[in-house]
Amino acid sequence: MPELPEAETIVRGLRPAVIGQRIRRVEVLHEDVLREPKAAFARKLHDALVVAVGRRAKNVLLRLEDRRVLAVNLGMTGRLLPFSGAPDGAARPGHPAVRFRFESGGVLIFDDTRRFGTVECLTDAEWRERSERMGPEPLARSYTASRLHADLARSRAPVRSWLLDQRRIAGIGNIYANEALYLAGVHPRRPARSVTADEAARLHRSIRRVLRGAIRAGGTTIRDYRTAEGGVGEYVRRLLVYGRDAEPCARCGDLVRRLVFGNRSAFYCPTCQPYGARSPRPADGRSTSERAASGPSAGAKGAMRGRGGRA
DNA sequence: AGTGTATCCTGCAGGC
DNA sequence: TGCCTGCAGGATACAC
Repeated sequence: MPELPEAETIVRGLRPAVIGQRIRRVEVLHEDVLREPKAAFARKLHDALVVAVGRRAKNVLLRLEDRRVLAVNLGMTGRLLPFSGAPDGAARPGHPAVRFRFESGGVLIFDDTRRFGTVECLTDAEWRERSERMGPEPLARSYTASRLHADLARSRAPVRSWLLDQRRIAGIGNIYANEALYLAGVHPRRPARSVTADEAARLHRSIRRVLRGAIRAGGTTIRDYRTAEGGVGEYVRRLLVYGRDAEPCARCGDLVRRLVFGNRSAFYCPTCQPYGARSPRPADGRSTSERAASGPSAGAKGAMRGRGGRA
C-alpha cells in the first residue's frame, strides 16, 4: 500500500480540495470497502462538513463536524482523487468504490482496484480507541531511539516483521522497512530483541530519513499509487534494495538478495547487512526460502516495471 | 509468542 | 494468441 509517506502526501494534496466542503451525497459503488451497510454509512455522512484533513499511521483522516472522523485505509491500491468539476485528465478513476459529492459541485472519489481498502465513519470515541491500538508515530518528536530499542527488546519476531506490525510502530510498510534496514545495516531476519542499542540508534535514524525523504519525493509509485493531484511518487528512483533482487548493492557491489518470510519479500545486501558477526545468514535460511541471486523473481521485476533509473 | 497459511480482490508479467 | 501461475504497497484470522 500506500505507506506513511504516501498517506501523508495524499493528505497534503487533499487539504485545499476538501477542507470547508460539505458532503451532499454519498454514492457507494462497492460496498465491500465499508464495514457497515451502505445506507447507514451514507446517512451518517449526509450534510457533514469537512473541517480538517490529517493522518495517523497509513490512514487518511477527514475530520468532520462533531469531532467525527472519516477514516480511509488505502489498502494496497486505494486512491483518493478529488475533482473540482469538469474532469481533468490527471488520474482517471478506474475502479471507483465510493463517490463523495460536495455541495460545491466538487467530487472526491475513493478508487480501489483490489478493494482491500476501507472507508469508515467513526465517532471521536471510536476513532480514539482505534488509534490507541496503533503504535507510536515514527516521525513524532517523542519517538526516540531508546524507545525503539526498548520496544524491540520485547520481541523475538524478525525485525522486518516487527517493523510491519502496526501495533508496534505505525505507518511502516514493506518498502520502507526494507530500505530502513538496509541503511541501518541490519539483516531483516534478525530477531528484534537481538538489535543492539547502537543498531537501534542507526535504525531509528534510517527510518526517519527514509520516511522524510519519501514524503519530500511525494511517495513511491510502483504501480497504482497516485498523489491527490494525480502525480506519481518519485521516491521509486531512490530505492536502494526494494525490488532490486540480483542487482548490485549501491554501496559494496555485492548482489542484493530476496528472501521470503512472513508471506512478504525481503530485500537486503548480504555484505552490508550480515545476519551475525560469525554467520552471514541464518543457519537454515538458505535451504528453505532464500532464492539464488542469479534468478530474479518475476514478481519483483514485474512490480518494478517502468520505473526510472537509480538516483 | 511466532510462523505459516489462507482470505479478501484485480491486474499484470512471464513461461509455455 | 491464450492459458496458467505467481506476485503485488495491507490487514486479519486461523491452526500449530
